[in-house]
Amino acid sequence: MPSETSFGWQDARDEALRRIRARDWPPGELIPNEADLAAEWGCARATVNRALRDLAEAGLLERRRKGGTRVVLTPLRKATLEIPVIRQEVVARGATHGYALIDRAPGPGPAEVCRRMGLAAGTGLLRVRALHLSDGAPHVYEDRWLNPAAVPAVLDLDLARVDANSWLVQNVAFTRGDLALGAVAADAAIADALRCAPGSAVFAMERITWTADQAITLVTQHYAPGYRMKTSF
Amino acid sequence: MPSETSFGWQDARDEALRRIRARDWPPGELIPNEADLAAEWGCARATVNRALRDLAEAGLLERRRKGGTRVVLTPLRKATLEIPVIRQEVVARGATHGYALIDRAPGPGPAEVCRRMGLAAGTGLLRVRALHLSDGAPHVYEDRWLNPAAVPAVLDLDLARVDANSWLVQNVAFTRGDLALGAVAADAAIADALRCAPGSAVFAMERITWTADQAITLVTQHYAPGYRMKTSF
DNA sequence: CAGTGGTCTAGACCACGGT
DNA sequence: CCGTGGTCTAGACCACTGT
Repeated sequence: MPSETSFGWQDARDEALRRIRARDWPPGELIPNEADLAAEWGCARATVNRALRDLAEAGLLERRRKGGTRVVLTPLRKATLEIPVIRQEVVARGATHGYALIDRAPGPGPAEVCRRMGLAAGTGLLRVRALHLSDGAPHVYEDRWLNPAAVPAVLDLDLARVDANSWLVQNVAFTRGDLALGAVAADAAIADALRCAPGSAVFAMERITWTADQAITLVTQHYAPGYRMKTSF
Repeated sequence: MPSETSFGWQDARDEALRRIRARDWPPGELIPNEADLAAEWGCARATVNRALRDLAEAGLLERRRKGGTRVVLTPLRKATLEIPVIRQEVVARGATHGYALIDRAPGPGPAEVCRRMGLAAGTGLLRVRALHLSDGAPHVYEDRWLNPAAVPAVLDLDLARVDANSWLVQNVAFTRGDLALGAVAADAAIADALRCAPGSAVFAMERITWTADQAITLVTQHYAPGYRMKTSF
């Protein structure tokens, strides 16, 4: 007789996925409600809920109270990018990580930087430029603006010995961030730091991190030519 | 008297988050088990479970059976990238989307392409190069390899009228993909298509999409200079 | 072995939002 | 109004794994 283990939420998710892919539940169409599926699959409604919620988070279903659940027309794919802490990323690859402070300069921030950070123009900031090395070779050139109003301790930090990236991650609790990825041509400073030709195509990642209301830092990290950021979806 | 509504899973998550940020639960330390927290917060264990599972998925907690739950040392931040369907992305910005087929050529795939797609060297593929326009201006130059063995219908597709991107999304059920982001210097073909200077720094996104076992397509999309891909975390 | 998280259940109440 | 998903509960069994 059926000594099957129970129909778990992953089974429910897989079966729903199968029906979506098989066009058994066509794009844009309503699917049966949770109670009916629970009855059909011989499990509790909570189990169906967990499964369908998972698919909804993955972007395959749209769920609305009273409106029911329907298959999304064009499944928008989402990929999860892990934002690397450079040092960890390098070490994880089995390479040795090096760090060199290039420049540290307190002073008023440029208007554009202050605006992006939600600060009054001319607010006093700390600019830090540094280079990360991987097995001795230039890996990432980092141009950072720090907001001392949000993190006073950075003014006393020995940035020649500790990289801001690692220190912030372990000592400042930020709540959210904005991220932008792009490509830029290496200017003199970048080319000099990364030891590449001026004008080289460089992958750049810009981040602004915030506490509840204050910007902590705006940083742009320029990766040595050829770098590729990889993930799956 | 306490007419408070019940202590829901989001309340539990917020309180746990507060304790983590306040170093009330220090990095690396074990936190109380679910049963204890449920008792303390006056809710069911399932509610605590939902809250802590959420924080674990966010990368703030590590949970192991019997091992308990501990605060992650260096909260690895994750950002979710939405992989754009170019046409939709353009239209969503309120711009008009244009599409032009540049080249369509069946033939054996280069060794490197076949290798990346997990195919035997020299497998017959279909190469399609196309340009997406935003309000008439070059936006994305797309260089694509399609595997007819996985999607025979592409051979009969009128790629001059339909862009492969949109068609695939709506007609092929893929299961997973690999993604790589980087910067490249525009070669002649790219510069010509995007109407930029050769050597310009161009943001490139490469994707390989798979069904259960077969590669469907390998595509590299080159964005016009200045493009930034944005998200939050 | 024993403690912890992972999951399922049956039932209940509620919030939202089409009709 | 009333159907649907969102969530909570109390209890139970199980899977994994540290000790």
